[in-house]
Amino acid sequence: MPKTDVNNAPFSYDGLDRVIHEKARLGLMTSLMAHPKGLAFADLKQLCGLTDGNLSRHLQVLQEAGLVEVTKGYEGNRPHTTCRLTKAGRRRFLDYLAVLERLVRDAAKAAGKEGAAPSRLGILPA
Amino acid sequence: MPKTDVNNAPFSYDGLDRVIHEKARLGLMTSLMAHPKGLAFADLKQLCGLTDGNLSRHLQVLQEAGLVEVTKGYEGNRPHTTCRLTKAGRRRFLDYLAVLERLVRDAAKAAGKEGAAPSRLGILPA
DNA sequence: GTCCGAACTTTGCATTGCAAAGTATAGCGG
DNA sequence: CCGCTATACTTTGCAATGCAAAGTTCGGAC
Repeated sequence: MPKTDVNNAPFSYDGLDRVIHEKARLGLMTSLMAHPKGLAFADLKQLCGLTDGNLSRHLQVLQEAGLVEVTKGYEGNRPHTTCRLTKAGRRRFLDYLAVLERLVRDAAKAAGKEGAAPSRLGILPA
Repeated sequence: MPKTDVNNAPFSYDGLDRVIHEKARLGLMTSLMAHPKGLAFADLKQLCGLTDGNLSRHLQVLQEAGLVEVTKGYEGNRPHTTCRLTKAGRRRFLDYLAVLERLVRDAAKAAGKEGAAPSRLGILPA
């Protein structure tokens, strides 16, 4: 059990996995979620607007955490790296998203509470 | 303009403000959003499940970024620190949330795309 | 007057994100 | 054949930062 009881700390959001909760990695996970067949290094770089170095590093982190599977092979004769979400990666990302969604909902509710701009956020529409 | 054109990098999410995008600080911002009248140091500590040291540090960061207003005073004769969101803080948090919401929506859509668990996430219900 | 606890702040360390430089190979111009 | 640029990554170095442990200050309780 977490050191700080969740009942007493409703805003601790300790389900926010450190490995996933990172700007760049969030983009990567989302990209990979949208492309379950896998994506090439260059594609990810483009999609997430990352430099080669950063992408390499973040992929390494995700791989070591077992969230993505990185396959280094050759396309013709040039190196070609492909990445896919692992089963665990997908599951953990969904867990993460559930927490994130709760956060957005909490904040949106709080934002709505006090007059002013009632629905700056499109969430919770219906 | 950002170095990487957003058109070419749909998953860069570069609207995710570094100062806000941090587990602990996210909790703080959400707490403060829910309590526009302000919260005491001890309250925040409890709500977010933070240690004294971490709370102090994060509040300092948020204050220096102009997102929260920290008022150090005395309640009776003991020190008493109160925190409120600034106008800019509220605005920037809402901006942040909008991006976050887009991310959750992107990911949820991607998750739904390929059979399996169709609505693990409660978002996009209707 | 000393012990304890509340309410913070400061310090130190170990992690980590990021960018610049490095490696390797393919393809092309001359 | 010999550079030269481009592609496809990896490695390195540094500066920032989150976190916990220790420090500080002050107010009662005893």
